[in-house]
Amino acid sequence: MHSGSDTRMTETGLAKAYRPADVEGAIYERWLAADVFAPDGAGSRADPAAPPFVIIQPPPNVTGSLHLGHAQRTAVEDLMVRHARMQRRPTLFLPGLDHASIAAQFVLDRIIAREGETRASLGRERYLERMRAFSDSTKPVMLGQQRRVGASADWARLRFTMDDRSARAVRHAFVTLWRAGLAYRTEALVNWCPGCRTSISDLEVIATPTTGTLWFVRYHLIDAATGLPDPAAWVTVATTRPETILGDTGVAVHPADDRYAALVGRLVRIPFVERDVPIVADQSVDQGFGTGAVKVTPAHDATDLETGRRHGLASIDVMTDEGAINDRGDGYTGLDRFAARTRILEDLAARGDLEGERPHEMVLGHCQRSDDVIEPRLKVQWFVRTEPLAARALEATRSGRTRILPERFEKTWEHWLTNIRDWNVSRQLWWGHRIPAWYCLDGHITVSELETGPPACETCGAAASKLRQDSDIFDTWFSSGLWPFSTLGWPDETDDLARYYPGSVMETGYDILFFWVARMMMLGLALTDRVPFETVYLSGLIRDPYGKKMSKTTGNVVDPLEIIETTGADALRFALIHGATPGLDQRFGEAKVENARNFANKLWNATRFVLGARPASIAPDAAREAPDPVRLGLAERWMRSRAAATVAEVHAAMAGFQFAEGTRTIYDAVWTEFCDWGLELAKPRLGDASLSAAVRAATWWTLVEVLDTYLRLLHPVMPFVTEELWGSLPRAVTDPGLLIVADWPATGATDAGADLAVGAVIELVRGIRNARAEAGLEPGAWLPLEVIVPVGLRPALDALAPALERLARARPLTLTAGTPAGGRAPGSPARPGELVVLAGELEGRITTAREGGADGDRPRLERELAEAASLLAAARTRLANADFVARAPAAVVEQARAREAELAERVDRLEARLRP
RNA sequence: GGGCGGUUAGCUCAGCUGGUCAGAGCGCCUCGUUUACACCGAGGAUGCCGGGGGUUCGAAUCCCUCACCGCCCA
Repeated sequence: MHSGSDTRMTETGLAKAYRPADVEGAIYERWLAADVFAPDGAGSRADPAAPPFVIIQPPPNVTGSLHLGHAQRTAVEDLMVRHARMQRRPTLFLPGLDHASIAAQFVLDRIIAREGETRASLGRERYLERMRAFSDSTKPVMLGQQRRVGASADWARLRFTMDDRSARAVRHAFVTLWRAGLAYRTEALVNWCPGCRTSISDLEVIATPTTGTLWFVRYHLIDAATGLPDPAAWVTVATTRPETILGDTGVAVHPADDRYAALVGRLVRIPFVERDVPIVADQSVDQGFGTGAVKVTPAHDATDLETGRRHGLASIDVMTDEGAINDRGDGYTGLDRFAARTRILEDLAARGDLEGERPHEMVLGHCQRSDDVIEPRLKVQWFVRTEPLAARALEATRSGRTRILPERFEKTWEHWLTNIRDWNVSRQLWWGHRIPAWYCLDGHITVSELETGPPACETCGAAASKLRQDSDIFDTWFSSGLWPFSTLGWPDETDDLARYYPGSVMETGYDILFFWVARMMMLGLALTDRVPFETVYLSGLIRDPYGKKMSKTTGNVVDPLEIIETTGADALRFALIHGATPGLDQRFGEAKVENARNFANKLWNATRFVLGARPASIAPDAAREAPDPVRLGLAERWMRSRAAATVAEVHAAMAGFQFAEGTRTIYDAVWTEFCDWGLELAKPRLGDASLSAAVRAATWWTLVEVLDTYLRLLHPVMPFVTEELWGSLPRAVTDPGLLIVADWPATGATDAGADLAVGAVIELVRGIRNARAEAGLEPGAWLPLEVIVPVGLRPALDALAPALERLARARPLTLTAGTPAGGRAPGSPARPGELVVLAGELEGRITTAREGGADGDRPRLERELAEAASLLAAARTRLANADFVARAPAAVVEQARAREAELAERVDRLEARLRP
């Protein structure tokens, strides 16, 4: 790989093979030095009158290094950004990092655990110090990774969700919501994760279908006379969580349930805690569940809380934050919830009150982060009222002010936002924005925007010194929800906010549509009264070659840097973009990157050839010239025509967010058209001394122009190699010094005449190569070729003869008029040893040296005849259908007729040729 | 239980608003060192486009239905 021949510079100044590692770093430095990333940078060529293009980058978590998914996001975002920049729109790509409170604490907890420390042993201040040090150590790593991928972000505007300006935005947002009645503090059941020791939002609870156990427990009825439990009379309740018995404050039955009608109003005694609680009748009870009588634990179950409230039952929390039984659980205090469950079951059995058990299918909530079983617990916490916010978010997408791509996600969006519940934003964590709410001794709430807190209680005027700030922090997604505008200076009316808000595109994974996109939309509308972005573009996830999700525990995570170092950032970007279908996951493997690397190398070598083929009449440092139109040959016209068509297709693809499709279009144009045919057609002209210097110059300038166009088109996908190569091409005086700020190609006209003529020659060459290969002729041998040409194509064939000669290895080459008047008629009998090739309107005759060569050619021609005949039959059947002719569009029928004629002629000629 | 997606060549996948759409990459077979590239070039093979119905002059493409795989929400 690092052999001498690879690194040897040729006269063109380019090495024989592209070595990304040699150029990527330097190119990135040049971009930085030129100050072209920022919309208002010194090197920007943005047109101030053009509409700005803005992507606020989804901030990756500071928890560690970036993975392939991040690389893909960055690649797609950067693609859009570079495209817009080349269109001279003021383009802002604002980078950032997220503090990710729960994820970060999860990671840090494990790190300090190895040192024998815990959150508690360090304490809040020292723990936060550790966290700041930790994030300070990961930040540069992550930013470095983004640069290596080639992100053309405005680093001067880099933001962190925990920086001072974000903190201020968070406080202002919360005060605003509070004043508007959109934030409130209340006691409610929250999802409690004993492992993380915090509440989490509904979204962070993973519902897992589980086979649990339903236990049947006897609660003895209280004898009204004695006030004591009756050993012989009981109600049997069914439960999947026996440990919550300790918190039971009632038993509920359905009002229409005859079995229990007589018992309603009676008391039962809860075992162990020896509490007497009433039997109540409640509509919510499912008579078919268990025995039809259910225990009511308002502090640990959502349904029970409602039931309890309706009947005035007490709520007794029997658990600690760590998930153990607290001091309300007589005799079980200190036991972990699962240990307590076992003990309670044993004890129930011992006292004869465990009636039975059976397997039970149920859905259990697990913590997304720690996988612990979630415990519903009654807590006083802050909530955001989502209903009015969701309504506005829905209106925004319904009216099209923001559109979601792919469109089908709007359905999921609708469903979630219409069934949304209030958002619990309190987290009992340390790393994050502390809730700016203060409480006086009387329990009055004062919410303040001031960093130092309110001067006094808003309600009773209690002095600041008597106020206590809420110890909780906000859910990370609360600060993330402000990201589209907090990054631009909000709540201040900054120039950036005025100019770059709302953003153009929010690119992110479909997996955080609710977590993040919905929150940004809700908060954006509530706080800025505008949608935060025009388009939501949802990417799929990157999976391993076997379709598995990449994760550290599975060990199938790929470090983007590894790929960049071995095959280059461009190859990585190309592979990621080329393989991405919006909203669909993609499997990612080495083969894809290799193909992309090969493509970069192809581009490199094509450029190397072009540079090396510069005619002597053009000085090495000559300024760029447009090819002289009057000296263009068909090959040149064809290349320009194909480039124009490619530009149009890529424009369309970009407009429709079809980045993979656009990338494939360029790939084919460069490799299959420009390299395989364009350069080959140009070679004989460049080296033909009989042509004038002006003609050869026109050919060369054409190559430069077309290559230039393709480099521009490809730049958003493969920024490094295109920048490097573009810099080696002669530059027009109007061009900037760097491709990154050069103009995006404009559409041009295609050239039907050139397309037809060159297309015909290509088809003929292919046919000849095929025939030669099938006949087993030596590939390198020069053989005489006669081409029978219809009058219309004659000038084109005359012009392309040198190329045809070279590509078909034909010598001598003679052109014969395709009419009986001159030369041989098409389809006339072959001479001995002749191979006949039919290609559209052209017919080639290859003279082979061997005896009986014509017979050897028979099987191929017979196969071709059979094929053509069958296609012809199909075409005729179609045209014979009166309905088709009557109802299909005229153009389609016309096309079908032309095809029929073409096939008929081909069949005639093949038959004539085969006739003995 | 509700919703969404996938099912196209051996593998990974394109195919956007129905009419040369049956494609690409990798892999495979046969050749090849013609002055850009072996990270290459030339040629080749392989597909009841998941099954079944329907709409239409015409369906891989639209509708219904079934099957299997996956995701999301309850």
